[in-house]
Amino acid sequence: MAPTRSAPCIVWFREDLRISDHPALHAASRSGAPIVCLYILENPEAGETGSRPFGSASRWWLAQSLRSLQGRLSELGSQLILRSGTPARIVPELARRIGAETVFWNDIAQAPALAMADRLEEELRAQEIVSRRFAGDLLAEPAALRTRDGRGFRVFTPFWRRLQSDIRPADPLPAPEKLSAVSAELVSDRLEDWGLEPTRPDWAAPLRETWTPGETAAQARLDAFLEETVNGYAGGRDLPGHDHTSGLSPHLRFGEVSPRQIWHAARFAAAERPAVTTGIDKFLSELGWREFCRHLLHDRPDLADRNIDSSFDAFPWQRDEAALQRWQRGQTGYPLVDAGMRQLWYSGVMHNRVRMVVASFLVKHLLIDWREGERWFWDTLVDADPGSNPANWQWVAGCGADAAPYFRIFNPILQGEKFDQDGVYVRRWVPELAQLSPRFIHRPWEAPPLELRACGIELGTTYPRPIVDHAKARARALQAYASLRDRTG
DNA sequence: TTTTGAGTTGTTCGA
DNA sequence: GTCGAACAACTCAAA
Repeated sequence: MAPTRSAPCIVWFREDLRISDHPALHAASRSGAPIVCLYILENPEAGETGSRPFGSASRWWLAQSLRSLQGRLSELGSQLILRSGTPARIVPELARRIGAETVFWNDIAQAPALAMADRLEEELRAQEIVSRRFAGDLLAEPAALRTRDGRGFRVFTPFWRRLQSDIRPADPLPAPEKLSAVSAELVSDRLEDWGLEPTRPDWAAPLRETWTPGETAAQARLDAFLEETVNGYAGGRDLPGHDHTSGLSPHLRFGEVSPRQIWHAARFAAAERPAVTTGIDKFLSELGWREFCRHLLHDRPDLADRNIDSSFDAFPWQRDEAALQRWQRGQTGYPLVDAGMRQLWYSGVMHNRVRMVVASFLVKHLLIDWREGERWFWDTLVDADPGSNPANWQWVAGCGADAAPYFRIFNPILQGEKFDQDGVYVRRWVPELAQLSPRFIHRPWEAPPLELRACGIELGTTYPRPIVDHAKARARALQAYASLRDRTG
């Protein structure tokens, strides 16, 4: 089709803050029309939103990512217009003002986001503006991956096997080389005015130290992972004290890299270096889990609120603000748990293995409702994902899809000794215990008084005694879960 | 339709 | 110290 330079178009950016493998941007740029790039911050107070409002850590990331996208777009000769409010109002209004004939965007495969997009499309149609919608936040559309009886999968393994055998994710699209901008001067909000970043106190300093948001950094991280880190992935990914994970999750969360870019890059790496296949497969199955959780969310928009297994509606959760707060602040007296919670608070992320341990601890040792933990993670994780976060919390609690058996109660001491043998991880995040010998690093309350004193530790003062006794808490949890079974027959 | 085999990540206890 | 069994039954997915 010959490029027509007549009417401009709009590309609405959402959770796809990149320019490569961006189907909407790609199509818009091929149309030859001048492009206005738009990002809309939804305002939860303004009523219904298409997606769950970002937590604090995610808001920080979003600001950096938008800044990075602004840079990328201006290199291409374009710019990013920022607006806040309701997309179904803002997009048509802007389209009218600039005389746009087409609006492009990538859909988000979640019920509220799709509903929001449908409404927008309707509004646009009333103005005789064309909507062009694309898929791209998943490897496979939920509708394309159903069981024989047309339901969504509830068990991971068959889901993943099917996806791998039946679905061939499309090849990633190249980034446009140049974008023709609209000549009109357009009003944009100022990113700083959105208040996405903390000021007083500025708790984001450690985040800045830890992370570089944006598409360029995401690509670099993916490349570095596939070239180097993946070698030790299969064995090392479970060791929180060592750097054997990809660190891609927040980049993926904001669409700075797409799942199919990851998929194809990983496949390519495995083909080139067969020795690394095991690590790649393991890594890809993590991408599979993200996919699985998103599909689950697509089918159950209330995933973060309602037990998938409704018999858990009767679970005897305890309300204990003080205990919840000690868990949040990393003051439970269990070193691995505290290390994880402090890593989260400090860096906006937590090693995957430790996430399971702290989640199990909150739900089973403290008997606190998984939703409390889910909300805390949502607020503090830079990679908080609307699918993975609630789905995994439900999985740990035992009320989720393909859930862990009720008797699987992580022992935070054994988990520490098994996966953080020398205590590297604990020492890094719980510095007041740093001097303890490996023998007691995961059970400081058993250390001889002499050693404690030599290490400058006074239990109950410089570091808390255990908030609960493991054996007692375990017995209590088993009892609570048994009560649930008795009740439901 | 009924049957069959399997299901991310663990812990404890007793031989 | 090591090892296998028990910890429940249920639902899912496919043949």
